[in-house]
Amino acid sequence: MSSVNKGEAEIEAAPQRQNERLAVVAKALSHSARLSIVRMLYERQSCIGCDIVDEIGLAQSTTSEHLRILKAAGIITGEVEPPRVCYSLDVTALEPLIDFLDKIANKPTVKRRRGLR
Amino acid sequence: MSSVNKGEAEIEAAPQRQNERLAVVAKALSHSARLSIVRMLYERQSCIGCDIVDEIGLAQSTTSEHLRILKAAGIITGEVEPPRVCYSLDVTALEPLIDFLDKIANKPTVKRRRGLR
DNA sequence: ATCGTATATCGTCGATTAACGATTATTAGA
DNA sequence: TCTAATAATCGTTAATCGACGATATACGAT
Repeated sequence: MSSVNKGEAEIEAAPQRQNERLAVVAKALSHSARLSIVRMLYERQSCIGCDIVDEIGLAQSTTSEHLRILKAAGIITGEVEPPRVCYSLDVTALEPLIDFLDKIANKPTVKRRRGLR
Repeated sequence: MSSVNKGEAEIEAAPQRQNERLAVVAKALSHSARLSIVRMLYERQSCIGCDIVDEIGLAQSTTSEHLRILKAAGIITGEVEPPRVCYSLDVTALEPLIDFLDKIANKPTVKRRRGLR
């Protein structure tokens, strides 16, 4: 198993693992309450949990669960300022998904191809 | 209720409806088998259903269900060529999500801001 | 030391999802 | 007309999700 010549299985598995990572991020974004949270954190640049609870309009425990899912996907971070937690976006977690979608939609992010269309 | 002056509730509801539409697309992309299908359709530009079944490695009925979900989200279209169906990507369905993510990640698609970083 | 605030966690419930095999169209070709 | 190929649908099962209230935790302030 040299590092130069990867086995076929390994080559096949690579996009699969990538798909799984992308799926985690997409799943975190697949609920409107979580999208509301992301929007909120985008508009104000950071936000205290209880404000999110108020704005989302779900129970505190439910909102906390949504925050947990977003945190698990790396999309937000929470800095504890007892007894509060100050949440903010970490957009680096979105980049693999953005790159994937840009590629699929034929819109390279970095260099736009000339002569397209 | 003039059309000039929207009620507050209506203004509030607009992003909510938008969130729900984005959530549908994100949910369709939140499973690695469905991402595999999207990747496949990106690499070859279109594809017959049974080829997808072979490559995905799930049961025909399961794969069919994943295709249905992608179709429901508008991400793929299926042209029937009995007894086959030829699937292809429709990237326009991805654009609202791409625009949203670009905005969130502070990377405007059209004009890149200068002096960033 | 107690109280109040903000969060996280637990347990529970119903709804939804993912997977499968079996069955049912649908149509081209023998 | 019969058969083979392909896809969709149905019924079932196990797992996961989303929501809630109740409870636990952590800490500042009184």
